[in-house]
Amino acid sequence: MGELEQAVMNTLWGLDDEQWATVREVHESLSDRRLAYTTVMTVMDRLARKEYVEQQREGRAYRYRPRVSRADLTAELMRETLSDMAAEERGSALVSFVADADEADIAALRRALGELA
Amino acid sequence: MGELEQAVMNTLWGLDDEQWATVREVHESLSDRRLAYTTVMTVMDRLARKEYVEQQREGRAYRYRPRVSRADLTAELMRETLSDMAAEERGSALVSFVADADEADIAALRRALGELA
DNA sequence: AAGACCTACTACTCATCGTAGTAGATACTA
DNA sequence: TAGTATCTACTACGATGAGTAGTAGGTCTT
Repeated sequence: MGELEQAVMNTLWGLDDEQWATVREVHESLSDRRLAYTTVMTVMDRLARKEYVEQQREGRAYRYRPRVSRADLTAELMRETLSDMAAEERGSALVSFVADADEADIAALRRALGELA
Repeated sequence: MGELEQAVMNTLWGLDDEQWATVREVHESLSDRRLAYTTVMTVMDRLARKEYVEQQREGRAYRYRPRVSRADLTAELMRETLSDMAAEERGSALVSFVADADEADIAALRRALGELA
């Protein structure tokens, strides 16, 4: 995922649940970048093709909303990375992951594992 | 990391510790792909530039070896993915990660966390 | 010296991504 | 109703990364 694509996703993830944003709204939220309106549109269109966002027609315009939460996407990307490895080595990768994770992440992991059992 | 790059890394990761491979050896190990010798050389050179592998001159030739273990690289990529998120949200990403991880990975995680404490 | 082997350099192609213009449809407005 | 604003659709261009590989020129072995 490119830089701008990421920025657009961040904007969309910033919406309240059930909110859909227009291109114009996202464009405005990125106004510090001085992008052309069509640039943002193109990016959002590509995100829709990749199914990272969902678009819904509203009159002449579209409204957009993320299809997956940031947390879920992150988790999915992490799992994807992990699954590129041979099964026998995944354990060591996780050990290495944990070994260098920071305190807060460790705590979060423990909590997450706790919730499972 | 591209597909071929990954394949080359896999070959290098398959070496015994302290072993260094030549381009020729890697080329042969990928012989089912029918690649030109120079193709493999180019890829390995790029991997060296990216510092995924280390090269050592041996006479006219180079010998290559991975700079990081597959497990460490995987862990690093996972942490990188995670670190694109704001700290407050990383917890949810980890919850989501754990929620969809398979049994073996969960067990490995518990073990890794256990080793810490 | 001839042939094998190896690197260095160069190059072509394709996909992705940042970036944006133009055209054409629709809607609002004076 | 004619003009203006607003949107999407389509197209495009440059940069970068990656797959692929050819050529040139050095070195080593017969």
